[in-house]
Amino acid sequence: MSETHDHQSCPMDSLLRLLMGSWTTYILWLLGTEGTLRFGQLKALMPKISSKVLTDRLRHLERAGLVHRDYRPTIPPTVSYSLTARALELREVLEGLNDIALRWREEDERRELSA
Amino acid sequence: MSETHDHQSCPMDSLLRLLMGSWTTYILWLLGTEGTLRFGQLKALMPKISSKVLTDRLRHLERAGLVHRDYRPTIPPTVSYSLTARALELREVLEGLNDIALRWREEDERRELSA
DNA sequence: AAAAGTAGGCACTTTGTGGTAACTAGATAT
DNA sequence: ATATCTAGTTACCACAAAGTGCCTACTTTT
Repeated sequence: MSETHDHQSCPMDSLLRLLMGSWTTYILWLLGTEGTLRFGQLKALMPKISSKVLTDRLRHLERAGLVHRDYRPTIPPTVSYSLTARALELREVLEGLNDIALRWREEDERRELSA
Repeated sequence: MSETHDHQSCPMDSLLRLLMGSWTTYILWLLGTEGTLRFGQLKALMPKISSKVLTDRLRHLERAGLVHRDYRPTIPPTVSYSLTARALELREVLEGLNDIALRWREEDERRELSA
């Protein structure tokens, strides 16, 4: 699945590591379906997340180039987040992964019923 | 990317969570390229992994239906592992992810050089 | 004069995860 | 008698990630 077997420097591995942070795929999914969202809106959509973790996730996603941060120094400040082109590329792959996961779950459930 | 927004029960989330365990994708890649491998062979190919973690990863992969465990109660025991059909399905998606990761890294490097 | 509202920062605690080392079974080889 | 082999298990420690609570800036509203 890669030519680099060193699990430190495998680019897919670091991408997976990013996606795996809890909440991460959920954030991407929200920004994907709702469009641009402000920090507070995002937080309101995830009642159980803490500000700290949300900021952290957004910073990581920003550094990875998946999320764009728009900061306006109004008072109080206005910061909004949106997906980048890269995130849309990822989306296709993640949808593939999601399809597989859903199909497997279905298969498992059907197998359990017939048992 | 999913209809279930509850990050506890999202099947893609748990799949990602599984793949993220360190060594996991490497194990899948090894079994994919080398074919069936015994526990000791697998461990020899990953000099720095501990038995504990390797066993743990294999158990999780087995429960997720990605790896088949063949146990022969000889003395000493003979246990070998191989990929299941599901793992092969995953492979395509992961290759897509890997392609993206590699392309992005390339783009980034080129951009850094021209800067 | 005080409270509310935005987008966090900072310090602290808890939980999870990975890693280390020692130990097991039972037959075989020395 | 003892060391060796395989495929683990168990107890334990350390570090990183996640969660909690409190604090800030500046203006507008009450």
